[in-house]
Amino acid sequence: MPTIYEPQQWEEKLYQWWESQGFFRPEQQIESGLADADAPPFVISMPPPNVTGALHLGHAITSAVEDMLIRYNRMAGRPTLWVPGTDHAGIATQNVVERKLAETDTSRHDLGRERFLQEVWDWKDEYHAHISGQQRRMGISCDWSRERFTLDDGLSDAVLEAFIRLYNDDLIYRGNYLVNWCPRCESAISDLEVEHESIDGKLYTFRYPLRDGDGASPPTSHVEVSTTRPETILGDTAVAVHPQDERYAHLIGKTALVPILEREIPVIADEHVDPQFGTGALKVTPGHDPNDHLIAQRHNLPSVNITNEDGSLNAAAGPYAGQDRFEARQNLWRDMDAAGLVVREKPHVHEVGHCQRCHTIVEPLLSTQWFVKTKPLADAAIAAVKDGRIKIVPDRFERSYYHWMENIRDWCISRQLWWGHRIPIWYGPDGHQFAARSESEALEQAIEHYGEIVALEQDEDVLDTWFSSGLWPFSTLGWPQANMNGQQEDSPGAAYDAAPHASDLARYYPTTVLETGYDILFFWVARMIMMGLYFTGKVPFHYVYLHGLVRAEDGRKMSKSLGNALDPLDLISAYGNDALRFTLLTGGTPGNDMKLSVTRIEANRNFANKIWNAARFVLMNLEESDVQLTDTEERHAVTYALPPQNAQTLADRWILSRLSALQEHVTQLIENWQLGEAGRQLYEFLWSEYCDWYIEAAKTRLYGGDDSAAAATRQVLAYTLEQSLRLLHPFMPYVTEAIWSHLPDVPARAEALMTQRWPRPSAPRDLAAEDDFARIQEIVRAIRNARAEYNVEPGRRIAAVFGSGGGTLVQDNLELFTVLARLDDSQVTFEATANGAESGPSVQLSAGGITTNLPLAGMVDMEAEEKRLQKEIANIDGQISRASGLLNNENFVAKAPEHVVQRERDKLEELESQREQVGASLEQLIAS
RNA sequence: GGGCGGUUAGCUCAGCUGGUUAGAGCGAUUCCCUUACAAGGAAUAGGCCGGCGGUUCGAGUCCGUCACCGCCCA
Repeated sequence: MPTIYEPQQWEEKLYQWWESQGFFRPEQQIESGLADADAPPFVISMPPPNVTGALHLGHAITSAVEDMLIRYNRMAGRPTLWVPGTDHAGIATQNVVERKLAETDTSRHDLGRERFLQEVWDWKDEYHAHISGQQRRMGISCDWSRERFTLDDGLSDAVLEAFIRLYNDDLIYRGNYLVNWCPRCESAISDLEVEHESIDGKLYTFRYPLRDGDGASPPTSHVEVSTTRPETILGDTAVAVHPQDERYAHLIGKTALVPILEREIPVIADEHVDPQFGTGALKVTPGHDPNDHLIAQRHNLPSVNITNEDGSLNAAAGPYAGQDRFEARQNLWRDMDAAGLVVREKPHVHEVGHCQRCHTIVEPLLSTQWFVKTKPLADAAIAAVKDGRIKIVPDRFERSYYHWMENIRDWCISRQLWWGHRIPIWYGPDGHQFAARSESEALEQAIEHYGEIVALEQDEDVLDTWFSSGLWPFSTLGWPQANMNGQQEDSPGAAYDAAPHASDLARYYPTTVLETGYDILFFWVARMIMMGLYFTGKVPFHYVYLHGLVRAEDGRKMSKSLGNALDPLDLISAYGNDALRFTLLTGGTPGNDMKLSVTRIEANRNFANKIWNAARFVLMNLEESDVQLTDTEERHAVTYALPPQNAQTLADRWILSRLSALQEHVTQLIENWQLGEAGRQLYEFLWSEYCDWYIEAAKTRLYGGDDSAAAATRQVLAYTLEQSLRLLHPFMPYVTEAIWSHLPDVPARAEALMTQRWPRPSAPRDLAAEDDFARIQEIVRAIRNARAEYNVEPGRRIAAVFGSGGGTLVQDNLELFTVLARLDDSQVTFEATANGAESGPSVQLSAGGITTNLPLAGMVDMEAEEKRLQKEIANIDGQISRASGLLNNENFVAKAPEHVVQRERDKLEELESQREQVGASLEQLIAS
């Protein structure tokens, strides 16, 4: 084994091997005996990345968390299925292909629908290979044989089924409503796809001319109105004032004239008007403002649409027809100024909606679109979380989930795109709608309806991408072809062959956990819950685990345009997959954003290397010796046998007890979704306990000349390493698998680390051993500290005199002290009294309940030593007064739990004895 | 306007249902290439846990309030 772990040497090779062995498939897990076929399966539907996108760190954290959960559950013996796939990402993908076409001055309209779609499919095929390659480099152990794509035949069939059922159940309708329109995408988008941003705009105030004056004396000929979007004046159909606003009471019922166009509109009274805002009089543009639209409904006002689909103005805008909306804004305002209608313009910050995809300012536009009636779906979705059938982690997100669901608005699902699932509606000559799975089916319906053959036209539009993603957890498992009982249903018009995994829906649905970023809680998670409940009658998953967003080191969002985006694949190349994923897993807490720090990735790369080297040490020592295996029948649980209790040293008992604690804690933490803390504990155990202490301690026995002691130590070393590799594997799959493959004998008896059984505690905690070893650590640290203070050469072995007080702890473990604290064992003595009375100046340490005397002849600075001891006494006294203060407090003794009180008593006792020891040392120092 | 999160060492962050002297990584300082590892080892320094008030025997942790930063919704 090389001295440095090189991830590049291993990752691709291991992944190919894992995949080729079928380890990612639940069938293999059951066949091999790792999983119990009757155990409840553990299932994750992977959030499908955009098929033409590149993977970013959001995907990396998703992969890290999900793969960790999958690997853990697989090892725990549950049939484990992770369904991968990609999303066709309607707008995003169409945009990309259109941009490419634009390079050759071609538009999709030049090509026509069919040829354009062929272009996109080609593009998709090319990128799909790319993205699934990237996913493999992320090391995800998903079942590729079940990979799906939102536009493949089966999933398209699911979309048809879902649409038609909702349509027949009156939960989908078509109508002319004010929608969010993106003039660049030339499509409607849903409310969620609009991002509101503060804009430094202007508030324009102008005079709205009145046809007959205002009738007051002296008469005025206008009313002042403010707006942030002057061009919408051209679509005004009223001026509104508050009914109680005395300033304007006399105007109600009068007629105003739209500037430039001179169109007559009424002045109306409406409660909605805020008298405090602007001038208190409001222009009403029902065709281009949602609030105005509501006012118009109340007053039966007409709506005027002044814009085209590309954002330019139409004929209704009179002289401004053909101009872009922002150009028209300037021109109209200039013309109004010339006409003497302008009062003022001043800076004004306001919220403006932008298209999530292309960041164009969204235009509210009256348009005929398809909608899902969401209220009934939302009610069921709320109930599922309220009654605990679905748990959201962290649970604070349940609040915003409820808030959103309770205020949900109908969902605009039609998009004026070509790339996507075409709406399965055909129109008859009179516009009658036929919802059907195919044109022939629509025709049958039409014949029945009209009594004759008629020409049908299919709706031009496609569905919102999230409509198909909303079906993902069950459509990927075979719905609707496979019903819940695992039987094939006749599905007319479906050529798709669901047979390979026909029973998946019955076996693996509902899925276990849906893991994703909190930013798509509403977009995706909420919709899957609504759709899942509606179509399957079951929750789509039992848990929702939401991770935070990965941000750049400066806390800003990573984005291509800011140039601060780190490519996860670059990071993997530079530091290794394990380092990146361990950083993502341990770098934060669920639901909270994480600033990704490269130094942390480096540190975790070092961690991988540390384990690698610890393993090298162990293997080097195992090489020429036979190691004993456990004689278990269970091939997934074969490991190294432990020496009998009476052959175990204190260090052995200590590390084994710590391993039991680790196993217990890590399991508990994972089950409680505290993945980060679990990872940190593994890090701490392996580095600080196993490497820093146990391996160092083991050296004394390995090289001590006692063969049976060395053999026993080798068993413990190997056992602890092997078991902790299992525990670490879900967090760092590659380095653990690489090391494991080098272990003697065990790999030959099993398949791979990734299919080994998750460890169970081998022995109960040995608290006495933990306590004793902790005292040894304390003493060793105290000696090392003194050595450093007094600049003792690192290699020099020194004398020590140990006092009594610790029983035979030091005598029994003398070899540990000589190695760990670099003592000269020929110069170690034990004194019967608490204080070793060594002649000459010496350093007196009080640690671990024992006085240790270091006769550092010629090196001790008496004055400094006195100061040090006094400082230590002050420290101990502080602690004594704190503890005795507590114990003297009746309330504390009466109300605190017994074990807490007892702990304080023990502590006080120990402190007092330590105080005595240090005090004696000080006296002795002064006396000498 | 409503809701949520954050504020802990110089920097980046842990700290689970309240209970040892608040931890880690990086950085800093001193020393060490000691045959697992210099991507390493040993040691040290560094924190009135954002402010104020409260509950409690006991608060980084619970409650209230304020400040600043960020996000979501309207």
